[in-house]
Amino acid sequence: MALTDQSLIVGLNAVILGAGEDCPQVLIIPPGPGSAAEDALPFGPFDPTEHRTFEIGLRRWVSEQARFQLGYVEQLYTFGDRGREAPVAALTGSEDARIISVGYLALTPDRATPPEGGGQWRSWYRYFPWEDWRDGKPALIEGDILPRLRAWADEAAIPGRRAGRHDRIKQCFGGETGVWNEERVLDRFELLYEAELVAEARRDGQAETHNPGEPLGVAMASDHRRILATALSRLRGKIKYRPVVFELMPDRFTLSALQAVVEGMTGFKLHKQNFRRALDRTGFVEGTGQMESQTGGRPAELFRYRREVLSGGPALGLATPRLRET
Amino acid sequence: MALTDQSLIVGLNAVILGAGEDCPQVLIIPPGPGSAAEDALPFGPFDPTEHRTFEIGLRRWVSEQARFQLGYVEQLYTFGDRGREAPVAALTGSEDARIISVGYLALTPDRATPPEGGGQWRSWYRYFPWEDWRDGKPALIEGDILPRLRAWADEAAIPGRRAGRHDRIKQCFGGETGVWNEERVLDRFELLYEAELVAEARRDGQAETHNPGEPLGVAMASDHRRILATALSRLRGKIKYRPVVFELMPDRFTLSALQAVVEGMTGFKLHKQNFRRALDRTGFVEGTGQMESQTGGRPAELFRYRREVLSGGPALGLATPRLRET
DNA sequence: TCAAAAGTGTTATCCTTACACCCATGT
DNA sequence: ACATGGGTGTAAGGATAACACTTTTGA
Repeated sequence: MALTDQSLIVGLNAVILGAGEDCPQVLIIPPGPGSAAEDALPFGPFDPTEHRTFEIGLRRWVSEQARFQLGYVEQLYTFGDRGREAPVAALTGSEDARIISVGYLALTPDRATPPEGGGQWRSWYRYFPWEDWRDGKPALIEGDILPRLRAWADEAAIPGRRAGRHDRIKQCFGGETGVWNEERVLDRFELLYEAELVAEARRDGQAETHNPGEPLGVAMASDHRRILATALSRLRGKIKYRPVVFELMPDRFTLSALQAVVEGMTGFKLHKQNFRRALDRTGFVEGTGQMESQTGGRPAELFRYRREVLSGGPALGLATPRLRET
Repeated sequence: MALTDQSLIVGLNAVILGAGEDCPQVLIIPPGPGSAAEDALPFGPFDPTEHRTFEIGLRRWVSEQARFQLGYVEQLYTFGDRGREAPVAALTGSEDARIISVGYLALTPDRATPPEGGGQWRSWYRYFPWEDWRDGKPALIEGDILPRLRAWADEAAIPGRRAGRHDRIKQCFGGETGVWNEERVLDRFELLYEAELVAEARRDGQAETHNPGEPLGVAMASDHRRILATALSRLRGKIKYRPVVFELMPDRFTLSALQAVVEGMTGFKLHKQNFRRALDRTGFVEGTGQMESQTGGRPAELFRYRREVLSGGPALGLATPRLRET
């Protein structure tokens, strides 16, 4: 079994996230001159002669391009489907090679830094408006998404397939009775893609143009929105069993600010007191005597993350006590 | 920014797991003629011209080589560190290219199938004997691993580095007082690798030969043991929030058999009744009237997995109520 | 009749959820 | 004084952990 060179190119994609004032933010690079003006994730080639590991390569070009230091970094997923070439070719200038990209998730507390090199922070709900339930269930789910998805499901010729589609819709978006699982960001995006409710599907697709109407959310270049969806799914899951939020927080922060960031990530409001009780059972956080007075009300104590307590036991991560929908 | 071809080769590694009688089993391929007689994971090239996705490619060559159908499959991690070439070259015949491998985890209920093509089932604790706490804490942890790790930690020149190493040891193996987190399989393996307590470290290393004494566990080819450790970590975590165990079970099974498989995976004994109570709260499982009488004692009812109940809500996965160490 | 494994009842304790209320500051 | 957000007490209900005990088979 000889391995022959298949003209494979490996690229690295970075989903760089920061905590914005109100919404979590993702770093977007400026649209290139030749490509369509779609938002794109930072993307760089992996140069195997120069870099010993993916992560080293990633840190290098991110710091060069965006003049930006990454903190926490983890590998997300490796995307290798055919069908990526055309859109990626537009970004890179290559035409004929198969491109594989290794997606990375990076978290940074640098919310203020105006990223140099032309990058921009954008709310992640710009791309996934249906994921933000902080003010209750978004109206577009019942008003727009579900009707269109159901119509798509009914289109299926075989009854079994039809039922299967309806099932998936319920699993992803939870019918009237169903529950919402905030971690299924990727499943939902892929369902919307299949049903051609997002612009990327029409762009990539065989121009069958089912399902007319406004495409949902803002599209991204290539399959970047899928990569972003993978990142959100991962992060929403991980927050519950690893203390990752703190990678997004500045040195000192108020508990309300922390809660707001967690709410931004999970997409729903939390119960204040239960969140705090659970938080201090973990021992992750410690009050400094200092106060923050720019709160608009009573000054809040500033807390800091006790990095040293990664005591390896179980029950790491934060509770996310959901606040009942009113 | 032109992407040039860097002579990259992408391979696929499969960690194929089944539930053995007593221990979880991993599928190992027979040592090739030219290579050292080390255990190796199934490995195949990814042919981009032929296969549209990694997963399709993987299923294809696994079914060809091992005459074996995969069921559940998920991507694990992509390994691209330099230093992989030499050992992998021995497996493949290539000498000079940088090899990247995408690891996949696959689960199968086919415990009986004697894999054709020469593959063999091996207990995973063969490679990680310190991970099996089902009969209490393995003696080799206190007797062998910890003393040697501590000696390694004390070797460090800088005091800060020394303290750091001791911290990591505690995090991974939990000192006298510490707790054991069964999910940290990979962290523990990497620590042992750094301390040169596993054979791979000496094989790959710059021959500085610290830390004499028996290497721990059975070594594998290339970095396959690291890939396997990644798989165990993932699986031990995932079982708690997704119903993955059932992918390892036959159609009908007794609750004790199910419990035994979960115990094999997590590496510790469970509390019988609490396990069952939690299990039937989930509704994953349903009694068929049938009885299994080859139990050695009172016959047990056979249950089946209700695949249909993937209701998408939270609280999927199984509770793993630890049985107190006696 | 006894060993071995299946299967059940019950309790104390802890965590989760949900309620409502008080405190300190700026305007 | 009052709006705004910070910060707390407490009680009901459910999940967990730990007891020990009964039942049904094969040898």
